[in-house]
Amino acid sequence: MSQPEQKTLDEVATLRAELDDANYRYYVLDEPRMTDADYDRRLRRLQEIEAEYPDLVTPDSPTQRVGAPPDAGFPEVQHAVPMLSLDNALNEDEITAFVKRVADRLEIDGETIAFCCEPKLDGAAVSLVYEQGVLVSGATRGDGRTGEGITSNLRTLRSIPLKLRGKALPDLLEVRGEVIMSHEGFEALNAKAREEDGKVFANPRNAAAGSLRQLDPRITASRPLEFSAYQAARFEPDPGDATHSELMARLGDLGLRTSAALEVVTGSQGLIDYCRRLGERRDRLGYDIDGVVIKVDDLRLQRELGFVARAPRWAIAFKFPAQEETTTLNDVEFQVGRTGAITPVARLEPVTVAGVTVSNASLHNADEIARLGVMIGDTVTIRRAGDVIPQVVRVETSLRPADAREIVFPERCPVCDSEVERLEGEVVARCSGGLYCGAQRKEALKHFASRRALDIDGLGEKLIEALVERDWVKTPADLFRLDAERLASLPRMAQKSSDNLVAALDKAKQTTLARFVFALGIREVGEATAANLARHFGTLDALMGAEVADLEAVEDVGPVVAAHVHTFFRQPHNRDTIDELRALGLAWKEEEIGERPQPLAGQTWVLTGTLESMTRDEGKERLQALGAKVAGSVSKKTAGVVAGPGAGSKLAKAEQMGVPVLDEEGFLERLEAWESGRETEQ
DNA sequence: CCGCCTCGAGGTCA
DNA sequence: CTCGAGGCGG
Repeated sequence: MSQPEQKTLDEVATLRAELDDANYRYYVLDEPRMTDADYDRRLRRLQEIEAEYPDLVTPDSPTQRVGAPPDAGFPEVQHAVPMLSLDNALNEDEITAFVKRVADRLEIDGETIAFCCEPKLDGAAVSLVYEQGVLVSGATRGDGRTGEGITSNLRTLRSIPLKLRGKALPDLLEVRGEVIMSHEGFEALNAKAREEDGKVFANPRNAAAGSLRQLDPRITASRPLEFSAYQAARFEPDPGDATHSELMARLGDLGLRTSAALEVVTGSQGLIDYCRRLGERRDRLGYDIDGVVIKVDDLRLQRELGFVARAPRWAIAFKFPAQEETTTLNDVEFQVGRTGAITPVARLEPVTVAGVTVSNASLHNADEIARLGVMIGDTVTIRRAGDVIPQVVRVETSLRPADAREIVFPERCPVCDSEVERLEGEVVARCSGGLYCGAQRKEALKHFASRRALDIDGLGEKLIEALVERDWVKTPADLFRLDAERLASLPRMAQKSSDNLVAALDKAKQTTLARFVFALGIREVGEATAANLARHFGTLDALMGAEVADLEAVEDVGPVVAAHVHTFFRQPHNRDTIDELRALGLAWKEEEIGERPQPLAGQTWVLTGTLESMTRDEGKERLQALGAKVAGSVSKKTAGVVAGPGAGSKLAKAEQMGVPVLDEEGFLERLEAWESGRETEQ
């Protein structure tokens, strides 16, 4: 192969610069200079040259946005800095309350505080990592700590630069933002889909999120997705900006798009004004938003405010009032849950609320029905509470038809005809049938097989229904007596599926005590309580033999839970099922009884600044597991302070008071030593 | 609660 | 091609 001439090298450099610049102008500055045709022509020319001289191809070339198709699933990605959620403010009073909280904590006048505001885009949150200015990884939010690596899909977005612009590039930049689809893009995509196969997306948010989860990046590339940055999670070396808004401007300089509607305002009135103005413009923005993100602008103040459990104290999301629609209540169905709780569910004439079709809504209980005063046939107003769960807000009584029927709460279980009882002082009514009731049995089995319980692969809702309806399975123990041959006679269950299920059941037999206890479905015993019980008693026999007082000694177990557990294990049919399960081969390693050594018992520790290898919450948990208390402020009694980068006043105070300070490296070293029991005190 | 994607498997039809 | 299970995300 011939070597490229200097002329060719120059042309490649020029084309790349022009293409990058066109993207930047189009997506970041919103001032397109180049027509699409010109862009495509240059891109094709670059592709030709790169095809001729493959050595010239670099990963950040504009031709390299669409990478190799299908690889096996998306890898897990740990977020170095967790992606937190924000507290909500649902009205102007709650904005005022937020300002007051911030002001009180900082001991300054709230009306002087500067806040950075921007629209809260309704899309999918992602995190991008740039090393030496080059995009190296991109991931979804996931649960905030761990997301999915969707780098090859994110690379196809032209508003995501493959390399950052400018001379002074950070060594490391982790930027958070939202991937959205504009109304225009969404309409165009659906118009095309309608022509081709008739399958259309329900709303821009789902279209954006769905597009990101494609295994084939070529499909993602064909979707009109846009990225807009809202936060720098890591920026090294520290750019030295004083405010969040300056930092956002810097991201813009680096070639990242940020919100055009970003504004810095002062005090609660400034915030309320901004929210009102944006609310008025909402319909004309061209993309979906569900509110306003408000952040304390001064980064020093942000550090001082710090975090509570899952959210920063220095930010809040103002949510616009939920969209409401009216529809008719066609019927009410009473569903029976795992514990026998009877839930009235409104069957509604399907109606689109905020982009999704709603046809069911829980009415919760008899009190709620009475409160609403709702009848079958009524016109009702529906809203999606917290943007997710449909809710009947009120009845349009004036529209009530003459033939509206009263909703009669059943006195007998709609599934098994057992008596329905409602205990004194409780709002929920329950079917008294226990596992005699088919509905409860199905729910109990579903729970037993669920992922966090015994995790029986392939045993889903429909299959459980079929098994219960045929009376093949009455208790969890019956599951393990199923044989492949009989299963294969079920609809949609042939040889392969049956064998798989039998294998999955066999695999599920080896479990842990905590999972097993959780799987039993004892009232009020969730995953966490089950783990506590397992750890405390160590063996199932010890747990089964425990008296109420013994149970109450377990962490987070009070009289109510203790009574439920005690009663459960006193029931002969429960004991029989457990015996059968054990006879059928269910087994687990007996847990270590009691606590691990607690070398830090009685000590108080303080964490400040950011840690790289873990979140502050994780650090806290690990310290607590060692017996330490973790406090928010430094005092004379503080045994030690762990200071990550960005530590402020707490570090200064510790130094002043002569409290020992560990950096992250030192902290990790000690943690490992303590946890392994090599060291018993600090 | 709803929508979306992926996968494995079953059923249908040529 | 369709269905069910499983997972993700808001």
